[in-house]
Amino acid sequence: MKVRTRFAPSPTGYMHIGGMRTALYAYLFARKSGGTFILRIEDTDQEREVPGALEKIYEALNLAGLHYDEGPGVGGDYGPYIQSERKSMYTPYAWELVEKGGAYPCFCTKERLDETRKQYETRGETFKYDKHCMHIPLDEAKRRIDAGEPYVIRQNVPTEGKAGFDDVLYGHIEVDCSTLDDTVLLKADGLPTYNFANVIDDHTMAISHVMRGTEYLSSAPKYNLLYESFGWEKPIYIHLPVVMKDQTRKLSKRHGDPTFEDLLQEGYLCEAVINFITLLGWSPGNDREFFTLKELEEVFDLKGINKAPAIFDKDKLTWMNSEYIRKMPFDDYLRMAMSWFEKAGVAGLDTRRLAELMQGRTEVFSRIPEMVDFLAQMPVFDPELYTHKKMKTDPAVAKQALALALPVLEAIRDWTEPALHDALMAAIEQSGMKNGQVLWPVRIAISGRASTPGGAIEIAYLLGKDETLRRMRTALGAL
RNA sequence: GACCCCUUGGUCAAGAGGCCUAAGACACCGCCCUUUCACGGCGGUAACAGGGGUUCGAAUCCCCUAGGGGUCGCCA
Repeated sequence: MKVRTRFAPSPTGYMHIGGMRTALYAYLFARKSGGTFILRIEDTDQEREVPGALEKIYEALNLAGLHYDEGPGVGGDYGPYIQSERKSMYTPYAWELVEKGGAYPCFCTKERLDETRKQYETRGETFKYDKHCMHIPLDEAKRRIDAGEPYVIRQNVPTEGKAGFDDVLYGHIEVDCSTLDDTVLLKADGLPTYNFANVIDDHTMAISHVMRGTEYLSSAPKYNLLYESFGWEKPIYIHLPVVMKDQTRKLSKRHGDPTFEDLLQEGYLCEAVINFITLLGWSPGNDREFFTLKELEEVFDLKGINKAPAIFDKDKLTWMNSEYIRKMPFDDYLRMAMSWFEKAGVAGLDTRRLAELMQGRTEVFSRIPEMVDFLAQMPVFDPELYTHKKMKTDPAVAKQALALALPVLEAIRDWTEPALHDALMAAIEQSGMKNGQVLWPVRIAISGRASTPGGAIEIAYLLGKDETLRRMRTALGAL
């Protein structure tokens, strides 16, 4: 069978993590099977149009490297790939279904439905459309439609019997038809609902494997009823578990959780995010954790997908991101870090050296400024920072240490790390103090931070002679 | 509420009846290395939701309970 998968987002203005993962799995499965990956835009809700939303989808997919074989912009034999541009296709199918008995026109107003829905609710019952309009003779219905009366087309679900479908992950799922509602297929505005457009498009686009979130699991039996009414071959279903924020809530932009774009902006590497998201709910079956997209295209297997929802663990993403940063070519790191150096006001220093010191310590790019801003401006700090048990220092020792180091530094002409190192070490050895007893206080005195991207010598080098001495004198004066 | 689905450490997750006195990773803790912090190395804490079956044997199969999730729109 020729594998054809699709990613069918609706343009909301951003790409959420769960959506990206669905896209990823559909893409990987297609690639692994030598099949075709298709992008289809589901924009049949004209009230929810978001300007620029389409571009966001293209951009995210493109950044992630999920290039689609068919879709908006690239074309294909099954276009158009934007549902609003397929508008005229759905109505004939809807009427075909009416002819075949799988659907019927309905004239009930929204108001009447809302009213009855409310009544059901107060009685504590689940609302189900009462098939009121199903009993209208077809020719009468057509007359009313021709007369301009607004109408929708509803699916005609059997009142008894079972409806079911097969899912690759979840197996056979079956429900009583009596629990199913006659949902709207074609809206009064002439556009199809998701339920209908999906079936029509998946069929007319020859989609072989439908991969989507488990939120569609409970409506899948109705889709199959539709396929049966049409007499069409059903696709293979693969429902994917949702991505959660914690045990009880799913990841959602509305609750402040990051979208794919947010993560990139925060300074997460695209490759790291993709790698991480793939492993969120899928396992290669062994220990391996690092994969490029290309590698995933080779090893991806539906069998590794987990049925339970997965919780998005940002700490682990951060760890993975730092691993990716560590492995990236130095020049790439330097280029990316530069804008953050600028933000921190340290672009005037030896940024190449700074980057060397920082690459192994950067977990997320957005955290760079807080790690280096002390280079631009000496922070005020608690003298207690001078105290370090293992280094055997405290403010009193620090005073001695700074007094020792200051003249040594003042005498250095050639302000390089080796020169700083040699001069300082020689002086320390002569004084009989321990390395840490001098170097720790010096580092604190010129950085004001317990943790810095380098030791005293590196920091002094980066600051330059004048600034280092200025900070040393100020610190000594304060003791 | 009804229907459907899910359930291995805090998190991701291996495990498809004996190889499980249950991998690996993140996080956490300790030690080592080190002029700080990190990196790295070594070690540690920590799980088969509960109860019944089936079986010589169950994390793995069945049932029940509990917990969690999803759906119930002219949204997708």
